[in-house]
Amino acid sequence: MVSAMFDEVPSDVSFPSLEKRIIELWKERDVFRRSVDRPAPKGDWVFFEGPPTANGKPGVHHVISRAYKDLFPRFKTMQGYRVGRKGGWDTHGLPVEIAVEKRLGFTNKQQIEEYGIAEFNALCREDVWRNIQDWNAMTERIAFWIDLDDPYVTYTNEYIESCWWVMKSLFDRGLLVEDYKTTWHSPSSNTTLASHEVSLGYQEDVEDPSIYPKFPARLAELVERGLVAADEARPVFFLAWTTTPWTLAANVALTVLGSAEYALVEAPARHGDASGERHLYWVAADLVEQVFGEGAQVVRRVRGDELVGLTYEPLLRGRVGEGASLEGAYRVVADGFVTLEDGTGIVHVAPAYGDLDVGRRHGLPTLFSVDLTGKVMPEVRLVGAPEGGDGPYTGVWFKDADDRITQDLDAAGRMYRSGTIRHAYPFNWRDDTPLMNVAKKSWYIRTTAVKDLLLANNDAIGWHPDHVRTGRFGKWLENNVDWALSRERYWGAPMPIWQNADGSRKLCVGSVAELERLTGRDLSDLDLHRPYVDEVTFELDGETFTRVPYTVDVWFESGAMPYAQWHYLGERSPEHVKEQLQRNFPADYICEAVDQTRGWFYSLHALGTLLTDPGDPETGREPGPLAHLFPPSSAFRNVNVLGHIVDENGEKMSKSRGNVVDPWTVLDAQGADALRWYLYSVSPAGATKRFSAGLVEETLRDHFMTLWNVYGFFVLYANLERPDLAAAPAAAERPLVDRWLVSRLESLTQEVTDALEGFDPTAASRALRDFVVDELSNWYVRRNRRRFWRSGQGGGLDADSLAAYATLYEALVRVATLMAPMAPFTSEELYQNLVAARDPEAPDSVHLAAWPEARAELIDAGLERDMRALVRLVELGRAARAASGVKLRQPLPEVLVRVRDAAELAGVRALADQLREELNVKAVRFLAVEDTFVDYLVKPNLPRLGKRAGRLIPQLRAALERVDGREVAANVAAGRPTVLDLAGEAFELEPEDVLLDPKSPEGYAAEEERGYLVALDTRVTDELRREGLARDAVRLVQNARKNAGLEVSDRIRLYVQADGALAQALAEHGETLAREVLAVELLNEAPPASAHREEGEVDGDRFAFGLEVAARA
RNA sequence: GGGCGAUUAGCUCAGCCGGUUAGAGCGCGUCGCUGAUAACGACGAGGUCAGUGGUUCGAGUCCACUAUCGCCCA
Repeated sequence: MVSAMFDEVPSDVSFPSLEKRIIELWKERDVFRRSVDRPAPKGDWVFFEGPPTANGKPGVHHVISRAYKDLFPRFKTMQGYRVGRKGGWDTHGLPVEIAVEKRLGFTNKQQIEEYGIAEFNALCREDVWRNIQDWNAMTERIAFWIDLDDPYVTYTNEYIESCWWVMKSLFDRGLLVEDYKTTWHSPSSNTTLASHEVSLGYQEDVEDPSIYPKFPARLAELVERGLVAADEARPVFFLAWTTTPWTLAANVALTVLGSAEYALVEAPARHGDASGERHLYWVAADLVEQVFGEGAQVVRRVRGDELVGLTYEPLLRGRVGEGASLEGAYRVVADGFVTLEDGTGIVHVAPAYGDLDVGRRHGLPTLFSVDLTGKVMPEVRLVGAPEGGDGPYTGVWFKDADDRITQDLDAAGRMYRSGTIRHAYPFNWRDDTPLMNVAKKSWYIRTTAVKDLLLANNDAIGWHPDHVRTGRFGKWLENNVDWALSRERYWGAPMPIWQNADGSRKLCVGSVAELERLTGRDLSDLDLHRPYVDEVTFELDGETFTRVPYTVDVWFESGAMPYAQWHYLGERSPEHVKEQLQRNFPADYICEAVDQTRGWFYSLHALGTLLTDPGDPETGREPGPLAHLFPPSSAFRNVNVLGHIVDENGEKMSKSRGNVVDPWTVLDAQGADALRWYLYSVSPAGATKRFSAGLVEETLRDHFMTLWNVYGFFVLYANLERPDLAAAPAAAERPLVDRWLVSRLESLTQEVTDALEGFDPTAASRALRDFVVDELSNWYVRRNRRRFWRSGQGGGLDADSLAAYATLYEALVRVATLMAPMAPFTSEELYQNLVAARDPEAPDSVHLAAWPEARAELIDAGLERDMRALVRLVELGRAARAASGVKLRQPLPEVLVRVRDAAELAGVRALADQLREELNVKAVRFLAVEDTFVDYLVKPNLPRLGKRAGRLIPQLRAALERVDGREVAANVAAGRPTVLDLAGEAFELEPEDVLLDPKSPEGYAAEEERGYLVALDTRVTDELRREGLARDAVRLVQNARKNAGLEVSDRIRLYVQADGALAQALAEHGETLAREVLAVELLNEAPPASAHREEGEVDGDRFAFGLEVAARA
């Protein structure tokens, strides 16, 4: 026996073990490296790896981004691009520090400093690799091809040095500056908290003071402006509202809403005290009742604008900031941030504690009342209290000061009312102490200076989904504020800024070499982290320069990866580094989850924009250091923004909930391809995904097993028949049904290519699935399986069979190739067996194969449309068949078919054999449109008529219900208009204006839908009945073959004994029976004892038979 | 509190420029078919298209508001 054409395909495949075999194959053949190193006719296609941190365990949410990150580089590689895939690891940052702090039991920064920054950072350096083995194993197992042998690592000196270069380039252009910044500060640990730490610590229903302090206005000013009468004797106050009495000593202004109406109100000196003295108050008119209750008397109303510039007496003294004065303090300003929802419409402003921007906008000085450890400063005391010595609140915890200040103001007659309020307020998530909103010195990147450029570059990015461009990301850019860069932390890239003792001179260092020049020291062994870098000082002009104590925002580090991954240091970089950057900027593709919008997406975008900034002569802004190399650009051209993965109940996966899905449970059971495919196809990239292992299993069975079975079917019969595929007719010469599949294959190729070009794996994978399951397996193979089984006649296969083999072979190879970027394992398995093992010229991996181009000349849209119509008719026919109660094995004389138009009629007529066989009928009769055999329901073609008929539609519908369907059908067939009477007016209907739904004719088993009709003639003649009986016999013998354990190719000797009509049927159809069951001999006698024997009944007649193997192939 | 996105069958999802009877797969029930298939086919049960209001001859689709969920920002 000659060797088989293909390796046998086991039906009980285990995908996980198949995948492990393929991983070994790739390793042996070094496929990944070769796919990157081979010549790339289309040039570079650039992918950036967004670096993960390896200190946590990888979860299924990491699998999805890596599945996407793997897909497009593979796709583009097949298309002929070179796609370098440098890996990367994010190693710095607060999550790492927190993990180490937890391990050491630390709750504040002092403990770290006491422990030693060097020792602490050493632990951080180790901690970031804690789960690196898991990451590497997962990465390999899901076939994420990325170079992990030479990744960029953000903690290396080289990487940090490149970050320095970026910062210096910004500093030199005046875009890296120091300024105050409002931060959430934890006084208990004397630290600024990161925003996500703040959100961790928000508590609902916190009870805080709610007080209404009275700021005395100056009567003379009011009189001068005509706001109160000249003879007014009652004192006038601005009534403010606050929940933080401790900030009152830092008050420098009161703010009104210029456009709102304010009222001067006469009310008691103290809320609820009707008997006492009455005072005058300014408050927003809308809030009068809310503040004073019933009975307040409005004396006059003015616009907020009219109060601007008035001054008042402060209530408490605070500390004046360094080098500042009180000039410009204690006046009324107008600002848009004021709301009239609560309070008094007059907002007390303390720039040092949350109102920094307001203070800036109005040129207000800054006062302080509480230090960074939460203690009240000694300067704080009531206005008018005795001077000298420390104030009465000195050293008091700021929250404890609230009550005392409130009481003292009350006693001083400066309080209208006081109470408490419940609201949300942030606390330190570690020790539950309250946070303070404090202005601190901080370094900023002045991104607002290039805001227009940020927006313009954003417009050029291909966002997927698209709405992120104008939505989440676009809105973020429109509201852009300067990027606060500095952090008071330890494990991060240090800011390379050195300053003299009083901070009047600052220097930004752009490289180690530069620092060596400044210090005159050899720093080649210096670890650029704290604390070592902090110890580097130098003298300049007789002054000592020391480094500022900050590290940088880790987003800056990851945003700098396009440059830092190559250790780029500007023009003085070595040539090969410059070339790397030149070839690898900007990225053609990146992919991360949606939470990166303000994270990595922004930092990449902002730095790319700043560095390629062409400059602005008008403002004197100099060009960025890369402007001479690249046009203005973001650092990336296309991005998939992924939705988050939630658990089966729609809840966020988190360690604390214990609902994190371990990817290995799925990888070990269903395999990586099924998991990847599920992630691509379950919902569009941007949608939130509910993860369900059950659905991965469904993906496996539905798509992969079906494909596997088609593949197995092909290999099984090809090995038996050994078709000479090269001798098959050209595609255009094959039978219609083959040309249909070829056409579909080419359309599919176009569809998948378009979807992937549009970064839409969901559409691509769904199109492939539908093709494989619906068209290839459940239509083409099922309809054509007999064409694969022709032997027994000796000699080679006829052209028809060869055409079928070639068509199915091409389909399998094409599907495997198209699936390769998405299901790299299964496609490789098919490719190895179907192509690589047979053809020594072919690439030895599907991932080295060329991406197929759709051959447009083989696409026959008309044929595809006709086949769709035919399938629709088959479905209707099957329904009619089931409704008729006549089983499918029983042939019926005729089916009547009515389609929608002449073109469809011609097309479907050519495919009528398929219909005849599927429905097991002897003849197909097509009804013409004008055929009077059926009556029609007439419906309006609304997309056409809607515009013309408008509000006449309801009448039109009613008229059409009454009309004679046959008559309209006759008009339509003749191309004549039909005239309707609509409330006395004639309305003319063109043939295209109506839709004809055929009604079921009497006496037929019929199904009709949207213009299609299939009606079965169910009269069974004796002759047909005998044919049906013979088919029953065939089925029983086939079952017996299976029961006897025969091979599909075994020839048998068949002994049959039957009674009645069955006997006659077997006599008539003996040849058919023998052919169908591969009987070389059919004997009407009792089987020998050695034969496999069975006995049954067919429609009441006895059927006994036996079979034995006559020949085995 | 603000922004962005989502909400269609028990589950996962389609549904175009507004148009005729809102679909698919899985699951469930009944029946059928089967020498490629771990399948396949037909039928059935299952829908207030989140809710309210509006525009329109006509709204799952467009507009406004509300609710719930997710993410981001406060």
